[in-house]
Formats: sequence, C-alpha cells, structure tokens
Amino acid sequence: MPGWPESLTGPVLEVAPRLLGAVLRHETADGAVAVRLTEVEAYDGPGDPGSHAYKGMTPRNEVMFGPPGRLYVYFTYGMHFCCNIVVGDEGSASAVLLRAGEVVEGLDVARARRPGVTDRDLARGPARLCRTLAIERASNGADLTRPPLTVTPPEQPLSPYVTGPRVGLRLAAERPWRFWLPDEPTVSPYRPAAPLRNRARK
DNA sequence: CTACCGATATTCT
DNA sequence: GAATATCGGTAGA
Repeated sequence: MPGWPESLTGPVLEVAPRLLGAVLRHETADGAVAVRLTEVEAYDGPGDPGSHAYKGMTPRNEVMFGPPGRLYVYFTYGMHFCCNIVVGDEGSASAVLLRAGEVVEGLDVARARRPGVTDRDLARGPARLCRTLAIERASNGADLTRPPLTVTPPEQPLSPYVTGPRVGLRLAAERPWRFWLPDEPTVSPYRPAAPLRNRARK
C-alpha cells in the first residue's frame, strides 16, 4: 500500500504500541471527526486462537489477509461494528483492534451522532469508537492512506504505555496483547468474557 | 462504581 | 443450536 508508513507495518506486537497516540480521521457528509487512539489490541494472524483469522479466511475476515494499511470492519453481537488496522504483510492476517480514543476534531459532530453520551464515553470502547466515527460496513477494506479515512501516527512513539490482557475473549485471553496509555480517562473499562449464558428456553 | 441481562448477525458445530 | 474481539438500560451498593 504505497504511502502507508513503514513504522506501521511489521510484526503486530511491535506495531500495536506505535498506534497509541495516532489519529484516525473520517470525513463524511455531516463533517469530519478524528480520534486520538488511547487503547489498542493485537491479533496475531492464523496462529492466534483469539483472532478472527484463526480458522482461516472467510468472507468476513478476508481483508485481514490483504496488504497492510487497510481497515478491517466487522459486525458483531448482532448490532455493533468494530474496526482493526491491518499491519502485517499480505497474507499474515495480523491486525490491531482499535479499542478506545479521545475525540480531537469534530466534537460537535460526534456529540450529534451520540445524543446523551458524555464526551469521555464517545469513543470509550471499540463499538462506540466506530459509531462516533461513522464507521460501518461500507468502510470495510478502506485504504487508510487517503480520505475519507486516514491514519496519522504520532511524531514519535508515545511512552510509557501499559500492557495487559485482551478484553472479551475466552480463548487466549491471558496474552498481554492489549496496549493503552496510562492516566487516560477514555480507556475502556475491563470486561471479562461473557460467561456462558444459562439460556434455558423461553 | 458493579452485576445482570437483552438485542441479534455471522460463523462454526 | 450456540458462541461471540459489545453496549446500554436498570437495579443495587
């Protein structure tokens, strides 16, 4: 993907922390909104039991197997979109889930999209981040090197950062592949994987 | 703040 | 049929 930064290409465990502090910007008809990333998670290709790529390519995850610098958007729990940045070389299917951020541009537009939501919560969580940026199915596979969706890395890598377990997985949840910036109020609250629900019939 | 629970598309068994 | 990279509402401490 010409124009995609070298610093954001390579092994996902190296690239993921470099995305902290990066700005993801989306231009739409109702205005542009940009978010500074404060929390991300690494998904390391077909060898990672927690990754959507674990069981090989499907219609949903095929963008993960493509070149770096594209956006992988998926629909989950029947109602939410979440997005990842593909960072591995073509075929490696590794990507970084964007879990949370802080709105740094278009705050009025963002508020209008999320009535009743506090500023802190606008992008505090992967599905909230997508809603606030108006990212949905149409953005799947988007080239992140040109509008309407762009990523700008920080001028220099932010440190220190913190690592910990990934959120919401049962498989390989213990791997400390979540990265976030300390003392950021927008980092999402930790929620363990949903317990197996006792859904007797109804 | 924590705990529970419902909504419900896509994938996998 | 059942799980899932989640969220928002409600109830309670």
